[in-house]
Amino acid sequence: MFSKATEYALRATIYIAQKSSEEVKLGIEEIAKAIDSPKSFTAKILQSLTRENKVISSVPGPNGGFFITEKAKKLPVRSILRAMGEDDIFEKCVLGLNKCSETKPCPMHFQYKVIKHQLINLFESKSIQQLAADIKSGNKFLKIN
Amino acid sequence: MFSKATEYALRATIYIAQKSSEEVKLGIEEIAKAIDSPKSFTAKILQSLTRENKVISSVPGPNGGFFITEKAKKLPVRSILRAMGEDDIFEKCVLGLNKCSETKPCPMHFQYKVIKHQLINLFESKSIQQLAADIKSGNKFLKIN
DNA sequence: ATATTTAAAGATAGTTTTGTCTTTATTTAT
DNA sequence: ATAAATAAAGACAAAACTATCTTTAAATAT
Repeated sequence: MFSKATEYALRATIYIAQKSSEEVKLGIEEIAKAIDSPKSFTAKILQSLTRENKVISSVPGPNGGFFITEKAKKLPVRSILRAMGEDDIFEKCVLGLNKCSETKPCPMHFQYKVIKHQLINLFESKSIQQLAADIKSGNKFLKIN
Repeated sequence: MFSKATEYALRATIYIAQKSSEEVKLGIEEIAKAIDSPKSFTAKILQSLTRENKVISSVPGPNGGFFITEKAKKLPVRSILRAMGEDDIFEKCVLGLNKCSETKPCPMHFQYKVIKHQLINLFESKSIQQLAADIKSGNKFLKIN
């Protein structure tokens, strides 16, 4: 469904939301290990998430690292997809028509539309914080051995 | 959602189902124009669909081309995805965990599962023939200018 | 101030996906 | 039989995606 980069972005952000705070920041080494992702590649992705979109934050230097603000924790999971430029998955025609529309639909349009809206609703209604809480509770996982 | 190759496979197969028969075969030129896809790339894809899976059929030579049997028209759209090796989309964890399961789930697992089953059901219940009939009826499209 | 720690940035490389072009094989029509 | 038409196969290339490594910049602790 999503690219590797977006999968890592989702897992990393949820992990950061679960473990970090303004006081406790996480290094890229720890994050990559915790979510089982390639370290340098994940670093690149997290850097992009700290840019304009500001889903996560970072500071260099001793005791520095990545963290997420209380405000950002309340953002919907979809905001991660937006920051990764992969939000358009929910807009695209399932048969790849670039002008598929209500008046000129592909043969899957109306049936797929229903499911598409459920997907949008799922990623829009779940917050980063909620998923982080699921991990904290101990019965949901970001990495499985 | 799907790769370009699979999008072309879906559109091409539906077009072939709508226009061809054992008597009337379609050339790759016509098909690529009708679904607005790169000709040679589409040819490769159609060749793969004529292999073991036999979603579509072909014969070379004068008045040759691609066609689909009455039997194959009744296959679910999902069989095209299977033939393209992209059926696993419906199995994969949305966060990319390779061992995500009911007992060790990712934080999106149970909510995503519901939607995943609807997707499977959609592609399993719709037949190639049905989508071809939609195009024939004139209010659904495989290409929009 | 300086050294240390950490993320940021940049260069590079491998792999996959997408796409094109040329040659070959096969079928049919004559 | 031969020629023509068509798909099949193969070689190649461009772009995107995934990944690694090195250097630089920034922040902090001392």
